[in-house]
Amino acid sequence: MEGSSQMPIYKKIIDYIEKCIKNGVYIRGGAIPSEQELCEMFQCSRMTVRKALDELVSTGILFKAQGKGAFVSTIEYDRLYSLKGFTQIMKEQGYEASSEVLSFEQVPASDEIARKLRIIEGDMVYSLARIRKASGVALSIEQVYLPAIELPDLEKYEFSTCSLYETMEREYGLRIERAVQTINTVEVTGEQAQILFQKDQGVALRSFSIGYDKNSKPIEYEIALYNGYKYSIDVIINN
Amino acid sequence: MEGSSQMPIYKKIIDYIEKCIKNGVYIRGGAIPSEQELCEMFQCSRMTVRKALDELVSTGILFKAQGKGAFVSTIEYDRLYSLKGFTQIMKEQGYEASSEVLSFEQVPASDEIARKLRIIEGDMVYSLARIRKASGVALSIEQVYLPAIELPDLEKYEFSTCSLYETMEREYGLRIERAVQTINTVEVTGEQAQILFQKDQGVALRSFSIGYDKNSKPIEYEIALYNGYKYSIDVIINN
DNA sequence: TAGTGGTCTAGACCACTCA
DNA sequence: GAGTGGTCTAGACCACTAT
Repeated sequence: MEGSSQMPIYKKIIDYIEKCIKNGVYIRGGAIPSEQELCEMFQCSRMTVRKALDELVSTGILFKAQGKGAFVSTIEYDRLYSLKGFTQIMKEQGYEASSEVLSFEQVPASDEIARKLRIIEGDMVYSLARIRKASGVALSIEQVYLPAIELPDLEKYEFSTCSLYETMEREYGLRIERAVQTINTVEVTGEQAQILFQKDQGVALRSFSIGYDKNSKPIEYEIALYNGYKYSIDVIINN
Repeated sequence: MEGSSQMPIYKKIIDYIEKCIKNGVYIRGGAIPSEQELCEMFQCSRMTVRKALDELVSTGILFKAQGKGAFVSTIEYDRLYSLKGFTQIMKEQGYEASSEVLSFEQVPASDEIARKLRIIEGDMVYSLARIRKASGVALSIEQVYLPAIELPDLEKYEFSTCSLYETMEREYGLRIERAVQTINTVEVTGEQAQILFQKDQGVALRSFSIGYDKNSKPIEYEIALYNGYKYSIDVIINN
């Protein structure tokens, strides 16, 4: 699996420390081995150990105190990864995630979509609309736009059962590294209100989100409406 | 000001690059100088340059492509800093931020507050309730709890005019490095509905947020109600 | 082939914390 | 004073991208 020997040493150290935290070998608020000890454990130089620790500090998993050592952050570990997607979040909370696909088609990008995805108006985008459910209860209506050129033949996948994020990563090597999200409220009526609230109207939580890959290229523009009484948006903010 | 010569070289490099981006010397999507060139510019070793670039990459300001170079992220620069506080956000958008203090007192921590701030139930906390306004229009009601032991004599400040975040940083050296936030919707009635919506009832955007300092210690617990028609919560999510 | 970033070494000196 | 992390050097070899 992971531990292949061509993996850089610093990544092995990161993996090792994360595993120790998950296993409870290193406990929340407790110290991890000193840099010197990690050098000996992994038979490497101090700079290599420090590269690993720097990365764990920047993701919020560890914090350091000069003269004292490095410690496991006391923020709940699971929350440190925010970009999980609906499917994974629901799975972790013990619900069965499912989706009902309302539409899935290629359309030319409108002016708004083209601006968000930084493509030319009229370029083709995949438009995927889904109802997201947890254990059968509708929690959100999600409209996603994806640049067709980045995801050729996407129509062969069936997103009522597949996770969109998993498919993008596995089949296209596209991973959302960073997203910019705006959240507010909006009155909904008609079909949307029926789906979310089983009423003629209601107030939904609305999220606009642009997802970027590692080269800071936009690869996803999403507009989602949530039943904000049944669902919360969790985010972690770094300075 | 900043450029004092005891500042570490890598921080000078970070400052320099950020300034060049702000000034438009390095443009969005464009390359910055190569590592070798930066070594010569700052008369330092490559590892020092790389430490600076690593930090800029991890905050999303730069991205790299092996064999090609390092480039300025195309995400809007201003959005890369999320933890700004109400005062600063409003200032940037050209509104005049003001606050009306509803109450400001020391109280013993309830069970819930104690758990969030990781203190003992009954320990004293400052409780600050404010109405946040932009150009005179009420946008939110904010209730903040702060551990009294970390902020002695906080009552001498006047938070209808002072920024809480600025005061915490300037007077106590406390800076929120990371926050965990949960957002949903809630029905509000009575006084709260009057303040936010000038009606007897409405649906507000509700945010629970815990702010942590660099040692991952909770230093702020905030419950805020927003008029989600007039105000949006902006966040940036990293993976 | 030349230039770029990716990984790594084996030291050095400093500042801080704790006993 | 012993142990910790913070900063830094002057090299090395590799993988990738361009031309």
